[in-house]
Amino acid sequence: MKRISLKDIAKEAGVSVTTVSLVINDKTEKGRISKAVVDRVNEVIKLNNYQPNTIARSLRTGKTGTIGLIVEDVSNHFFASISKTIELVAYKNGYKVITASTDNDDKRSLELIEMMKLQQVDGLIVTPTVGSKFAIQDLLNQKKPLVLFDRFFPDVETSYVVLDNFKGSLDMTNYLLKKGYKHIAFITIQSSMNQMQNRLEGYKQALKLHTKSDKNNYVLEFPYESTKLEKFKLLSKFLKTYPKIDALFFGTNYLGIIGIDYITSKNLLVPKDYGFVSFDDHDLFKFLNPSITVVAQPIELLANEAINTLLTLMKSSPNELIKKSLLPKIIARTSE
Amino acid sequence: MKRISLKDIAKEAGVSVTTVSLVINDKTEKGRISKAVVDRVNEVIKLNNYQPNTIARSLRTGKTGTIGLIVEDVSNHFFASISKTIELVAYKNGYKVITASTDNDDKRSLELIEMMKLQQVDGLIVTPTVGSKFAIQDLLNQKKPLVLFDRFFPDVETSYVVLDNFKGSLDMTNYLLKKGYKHIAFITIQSSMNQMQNRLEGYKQALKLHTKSDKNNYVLEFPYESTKLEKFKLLSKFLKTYPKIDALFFGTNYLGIIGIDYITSKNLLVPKDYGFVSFDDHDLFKFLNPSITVVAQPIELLANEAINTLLTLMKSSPNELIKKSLLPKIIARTSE
DNA sequence: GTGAAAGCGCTAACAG
DNA sequence: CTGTTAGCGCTTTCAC
Repeated sequence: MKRISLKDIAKEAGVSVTTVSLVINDKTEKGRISKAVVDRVNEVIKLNNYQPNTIARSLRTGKTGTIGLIVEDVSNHFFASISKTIELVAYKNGYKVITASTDNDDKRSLELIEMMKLQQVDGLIVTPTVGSKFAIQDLLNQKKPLVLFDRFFPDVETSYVVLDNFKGSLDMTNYLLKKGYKHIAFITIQSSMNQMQNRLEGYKQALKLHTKSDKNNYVLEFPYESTKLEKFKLLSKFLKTYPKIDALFFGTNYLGIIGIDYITSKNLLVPKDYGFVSFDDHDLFKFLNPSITVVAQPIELLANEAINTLLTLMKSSPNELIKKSLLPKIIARTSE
Repeated sequence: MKRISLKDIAKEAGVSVTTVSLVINDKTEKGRISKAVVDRVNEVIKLNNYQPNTIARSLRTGKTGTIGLIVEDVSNHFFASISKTIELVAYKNGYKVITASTDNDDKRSLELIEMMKLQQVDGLIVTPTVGSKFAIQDLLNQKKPLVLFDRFFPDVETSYVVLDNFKGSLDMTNYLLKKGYKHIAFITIQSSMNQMQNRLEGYKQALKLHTKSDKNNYVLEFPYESTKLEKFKLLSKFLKTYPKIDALFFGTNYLGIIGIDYITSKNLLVPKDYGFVSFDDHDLFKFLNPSITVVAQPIELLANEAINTLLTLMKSSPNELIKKSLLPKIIARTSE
């Protein structure tokens, strides 16, 4: 039994395919199809439970009704929540979502962008990697609706939705300073992407303003590819080298988790030995003992802004540039 | 500037579209195209950076190269990890993945299955909800390659990949019994889906074998739609009603998290006041104090089995039924 | 008000 | 060994 097509409906309703097409696309005003015919056609459609073939339609219109979502890692809670909201809003607007993770790997990132282009997605939301700048530029040249998420390239003119990372770590560092910590370390991952850079800068800036000096900061940058063990060793060495350090500020929640692991394994006490805070919340941070103070991202809001920005771009203003930087929030708990 | 097509390549290479089509589909053996022509065509293709139009191809072949993944909730760590692995393996095999969450809502589940059908996915991996049985049956009748995941309908003949939930809670209950707990409570969510049923049954079975009676069990079932506050109240009342209870076994990790919240808020001590264990691991469970003992699912393995089963079904044996039940593992920590 | 027909880009049966 | 041609199912221009 073959699937039913436009032609079948037309035949059964005794009209042409054009008429049926106009009816299913609600263009009966323009073509001025008579109400009687519209009703008859609709009846036949319902009777046969007819559903237009999306693919044929896409071939003809050049629109696929799908959007591509490229994130760093869907299994990470932050991106998982983001992608859930984006999918939901997209579906409500008649779009399907194809999701993929780069794991911050440039090669994979380029492959995925290529794949999305091949798939002819109508628009893209991407969390770029450092090496994908050229591909992003390329997408722009091709007039593909695009919004960068979580980070962007300051020297490439794109729409984006990001967190104000600078303010996030500036605020958190000031918060620690106010709490009386004197020697705050910032523990981060090596990355030239601007979201991590901005977190680092916010930290430095707060210290600079507070101590009137550029030198009173303690920064540990893990190589991106380092294992947990290597990170432990680097952290150990770092803390031995700077025994004055009294607070640890982790640049992301997964670094925070590694930090907790380290603290636990060394039988250190928080906040007695070290004040302990992290960028990004995590659903169990509040249940730890002590619970972890964090600078949290407004996840739901970020996702909504991202998808709505893309929808706007796709619907009406493909050449417009929409740039949004949302405010983070410090959630004070008991780890400092 | 229009996108380049098969026809353009054919013209430029001075051959017919057939020849080009055969070349790009690597069917030059069968058609016995001369090596010279193959090389020339390939050169023109490379020169023009030509990429076949996926949509036209899909329209012609009836294959879209996409698979649908319907889970309960992608923002949940378990499903997020599953979906990441599935996407990765799918991409390696030339398939794109469209993901969606049902939130265990029947209506949404049906809509999503419908959407996937409309999108003409080549195959589906779905975590079904109770009310989607008929739609699943329907998919089967239409010969859509399908594998159910996490749970299945005992009375519908489908391929599936699930955890041996019965054994998981049987083992965990026995483990607690061996530890000396006498009155173990099982705290779960109301659900007629077989994965939750089996967890409950495993618990009951262990107690039955141990106490030679059907009656020594303490089961608390939260209504599916209940809020955290309502769950707190039910739990309070439950523990007051059965003061003998000395161990709490939570049926899923999100219930476990609520349990931790409850314990913390009531200033109760684990394992002094209650032994505390949960089904499903969570990445911070091991850092809590005490760390939580769990029965863990082999996430990576489950995902691999699911996608590979689907790939098998799609490639060669659409009518075969492949049923897999994987073994859980108890991870003993310090909460009991 | 409605219909005929072209064509989106590709594959595959058939012809030579 | 290679080319011609008929669609896949739909939208849209143009004609009546």
